[in-house]
Amino acid sequence: MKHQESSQSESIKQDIRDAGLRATPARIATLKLIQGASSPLTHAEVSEELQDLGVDKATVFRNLNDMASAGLLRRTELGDRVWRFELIADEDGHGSAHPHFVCVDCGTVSCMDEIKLTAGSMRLSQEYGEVTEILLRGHCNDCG
Amino acid sequence: MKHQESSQSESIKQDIRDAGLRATPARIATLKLIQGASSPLTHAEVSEELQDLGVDKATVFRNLNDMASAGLLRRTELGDRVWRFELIADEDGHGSAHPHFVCVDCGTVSCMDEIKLTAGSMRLSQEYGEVTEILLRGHCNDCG
DNA sequence: ACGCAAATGCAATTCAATTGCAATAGTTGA
DNA sequence: TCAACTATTGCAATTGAATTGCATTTGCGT
Repeated sequence: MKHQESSQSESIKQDIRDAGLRATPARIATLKLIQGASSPLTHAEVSEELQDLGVDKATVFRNLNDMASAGLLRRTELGDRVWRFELIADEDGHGSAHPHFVCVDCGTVSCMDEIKLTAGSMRLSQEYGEVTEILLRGHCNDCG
Repeated sequence: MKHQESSQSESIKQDIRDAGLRATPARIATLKLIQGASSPLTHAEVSEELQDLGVDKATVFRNLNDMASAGLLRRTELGDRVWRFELIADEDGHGSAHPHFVCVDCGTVSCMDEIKLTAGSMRLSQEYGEVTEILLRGHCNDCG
């Protein structure tokens, strides 16, 4: 039988290649990490994790940005001057923009997949323009 | 008739004092500038204007931030890692609990008093924490 | 007018992000 | 499979906005 390594790795590799990029260890590790995260990760967070693999932070930056440009990741800025990256989900369109909750105290970011505007608000918001992101700010439960 | 200097300056001075800050030339000039702007100004923009008055950029930064904390200005970050400041129109004096729409292209910020979350979302959002601000980002109609 | 906390100027610093360049490693085509 | 071409990486230096330390100046209440 064949090599049959982590099928997850194989699929990730293919995703990267499909995006027109080379499937390097640093990129694979980055995608795995982000894939397993429940909220957007900052460059610093990704970088720290990949430190063990000997990946330089400049490389992490470049990969994050490249993969965002290539359509694999979404790059957002939540108001604290730090870029955050999250996976753009595949088929089912589940990757569409969802609201984020940012704690103004500790900076924690959560994805609020279920939060919605009222139908009337959705219509009214069109009068302002094309909404691409919804952000809620406040104090998270941990910060009281 | 009385001294009748720029009544605008007088009112601005009072606004600053009412916010608990001293009405210094740098702050008055800053507020006047922002008051006359049609969209949020960056620190760099304000700073360049006040250069003539011999105001240091660090002072501009501190004033901008202090006045934002004091509730005179709104400080926003549009996704390009640069803070922008605009006047908070406080006529109606109502709470700041209304959503804002910010155009990521031109930086214009609009108040969306009518926009609401669904009842279910309001309840769900409580699970994250106390929401103090709702921000919608996107491309305004002028920017297409 | 006086006095003190607030505000300022200036220089140094932080911190995320970006870039230049030589070395290295995916990929593709033979 | 293997050489060759080019994307990618590591490392160091750099940018640029924002922040801070500290001595000096100034607003403004008494």
